[in-house]
Amino acid sequence: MKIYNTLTGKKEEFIPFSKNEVRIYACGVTVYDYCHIGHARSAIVFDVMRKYFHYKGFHVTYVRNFTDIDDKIINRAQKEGIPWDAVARKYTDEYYTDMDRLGVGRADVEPKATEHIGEIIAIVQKLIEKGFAYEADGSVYYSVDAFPAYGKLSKRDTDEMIAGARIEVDERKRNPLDFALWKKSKEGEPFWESPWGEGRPGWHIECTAMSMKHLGESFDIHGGGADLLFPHHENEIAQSEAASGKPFVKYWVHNGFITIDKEKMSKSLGNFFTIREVLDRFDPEVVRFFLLSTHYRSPIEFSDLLLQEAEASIDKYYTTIMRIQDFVEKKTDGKEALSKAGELFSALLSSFFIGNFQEAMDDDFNTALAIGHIFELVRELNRFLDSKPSSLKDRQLVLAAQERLAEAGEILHLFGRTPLEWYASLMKVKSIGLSETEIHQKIKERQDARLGKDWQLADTIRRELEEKGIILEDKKDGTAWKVRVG
RNA sequence: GGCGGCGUACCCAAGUGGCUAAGGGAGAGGUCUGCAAAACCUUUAUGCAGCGGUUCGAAUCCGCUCGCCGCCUCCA
Repeated sequence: MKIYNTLTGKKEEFIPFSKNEVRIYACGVTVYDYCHIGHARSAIVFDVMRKYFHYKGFHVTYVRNFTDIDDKIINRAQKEGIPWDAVARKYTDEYYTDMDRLGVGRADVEPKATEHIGEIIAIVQKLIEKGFAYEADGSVYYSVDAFPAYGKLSKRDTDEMIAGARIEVDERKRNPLDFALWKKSKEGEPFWESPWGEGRPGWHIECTAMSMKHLGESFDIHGGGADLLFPHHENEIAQSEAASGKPFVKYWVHNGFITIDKEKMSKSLGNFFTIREVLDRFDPEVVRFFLLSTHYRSPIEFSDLLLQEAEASIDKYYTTIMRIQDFVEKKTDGKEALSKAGELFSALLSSFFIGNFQEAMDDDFNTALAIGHIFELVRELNRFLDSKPSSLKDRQLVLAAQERLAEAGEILHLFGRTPLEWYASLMKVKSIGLSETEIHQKIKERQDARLGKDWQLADTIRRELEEKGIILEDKKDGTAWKVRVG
């Protein structure tokens, strides 16, 4: 497998610290508000990575944290007039609600900053002892000058950064780039006792403390959004390697942003959509598919049009699954041999999964290409079904193809439902003003008209349904319905 | 200003040295159908922002130019 490593700027062969085992830490969220679609991207990308490692036979330990104490949480609490920890609890719950809907699995360990205060204090002390940190007026700062490699991840030169001005002036810092490991608490703020008085942890130190505790001093993969690269991950390296004297992380992995009108989606610009807002209008699988249909490092432009295209793609998939179901219900002609078309398709199928899907995923988790291969197989499968296969072997072949598709879908956590479930969900999302019973009633009426060759009435009924978002498909042995997409 | 990235058809998007430049959406024509829908077939980039260069050979490497974006402050 190859993974792009931000640290080296290259795609590298993945070689874990210990064989067949991969330890991953992904930066989660600060729980002070609802998650937006950018959080969803990050969560889904790492969810797929961990699933794929698992599929490849690795023993995976996946850690994803919650930052549950921070300035933004305190501010939010003041604004809402509730305790800070109630804010953290509330938005942690909401995080799970959103992520569950998107099919993002739980991490193996989901540590919280406030549950690791003891570990954090111990590391800060160690950093002071080793001369990498200093106390000033009840706070503790990391001394960037003490760590010569500072800037190696974000490829920055400390002198240039200082010249770059936009750094807040703080008299207590020895170097403007120094950052807080421990912050003295102000009146009325939450605090924990420490050797330096009452205070709370700085932002970066929690990830050092929690990753070390749950994954060890050195581990394989550390990930997060590209905006965490600096200063967060740079600071984590400085803290962790200074404290342990060992390399911190082997592969740094960063996902790209979601943009709106080409601009990064962000809270401060106000150009963001929360996950729940999007899920009011689109099925969760559509969102997941959309986010995986571009490579994880590239930016994704977010728009309704693109979401609709994703919806159409998924619909194409489930339409094919319906065809398979229809086909399997039919009796075979009892013949053993594979048809001519079956032989061709069989050859394609045997090379599909190993040859294509895995190859795509092995290459830096190229889900976009992997999905492309899925649709190649879908087309070939449809073509085979068009050839009217009928033997026992043909039928087995179709079922084998369906299994392959399901296996690929499982890794991406897509295509896991039945067509009926898909359409039921679409009916909700699109607020179709008809029940299934009503639809069946209309189909029955139309069927009667068709038997009497009353094409006008039949077409009127079909048009009525279509206006309400239901499309009909006449087949030899009945009429199927589906929800119009796009 | 420093660092990094991007620019592939009407739209989205893979491909980063060598077969006919994946896949999805949209459009056009066709097969099928009572008509549709779905599916399939054909079709829409002799060319991958532009200009030079390296090479037997480049969308893919190098240089320059243009355009867009990100990070350098909290941020997935």
